[in-house]
Amino acid sequence: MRLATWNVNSVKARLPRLLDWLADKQPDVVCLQEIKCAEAAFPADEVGELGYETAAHGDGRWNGVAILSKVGLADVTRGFAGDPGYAGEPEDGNDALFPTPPDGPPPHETRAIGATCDGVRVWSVYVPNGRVPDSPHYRYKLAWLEAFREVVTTELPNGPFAVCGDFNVAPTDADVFDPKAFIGQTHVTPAERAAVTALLETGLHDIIAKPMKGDNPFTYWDYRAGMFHQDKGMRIDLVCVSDAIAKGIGSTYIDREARKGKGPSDHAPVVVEFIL
DNA sequence: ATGACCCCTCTAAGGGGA
Repeated sequence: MRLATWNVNSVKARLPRLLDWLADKQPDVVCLQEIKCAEAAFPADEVGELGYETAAHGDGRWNGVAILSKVGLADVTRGFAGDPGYAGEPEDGNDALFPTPPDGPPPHETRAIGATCDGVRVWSVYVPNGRVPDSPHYRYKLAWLEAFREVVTTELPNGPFAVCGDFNVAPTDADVFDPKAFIGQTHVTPAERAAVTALLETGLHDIIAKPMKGDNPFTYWDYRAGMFHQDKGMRIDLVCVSDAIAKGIGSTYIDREARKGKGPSDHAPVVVEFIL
């Protein structure tokens, strides 16, 4: 199976590039993040012409995830039980960790979708950004990661399993261009890294794909200030797989070519191949 | 050259990304 993950930063804005990339790279299963459209607005017909079935989970404006597959798409799960949701900030008049709106439970953002593709259970996730350490958004990020761990522990015994996506965490200092540049910021704090480690310790392997140029396995480069051509990036898009898949991993790459040129996403696709 | 933010929409004196 050729499995890919890509934060496209709007599937509508990226559609021409996405279609060209799918036709060129021919992945079997693709996890997308930040589709930024409602499920009904996803260009399923366009990717369908290339042989892909689509399962999408989106709310229209922010976030949004999808799975595309050429090898079957069964048992689709949108969201997950235990998702803490995010409902507001202290400035809104409530300083509780996850303030509950007066008219109901916190809304669940569209950040996770699961499906079974040719016997492999696959999740596409877009972990909350966190914005600023110790903010409500940051606490939501940590709670979200902890809650998602339950999905993994529940489903991992059932067979080959992969969780792919934008984790918004750089697991180690080797995953950022300059650790000093990130002091005091999210994505690198001990608590965020511990949350990802805890997720992996359920029995997953973080597959670090091969960079196409240089030694840095970065998957994201800020649009601003020429960060990409200076290779000032981060590795925050992860492919985490169960033992059975890890044993069968073959070629892997981070497609930095897809970050070049006119109108790219700020993230590059990550591609791994494996046999079971 | 990969070349110096870009996505969304309540089209901004905006929100969010990481």
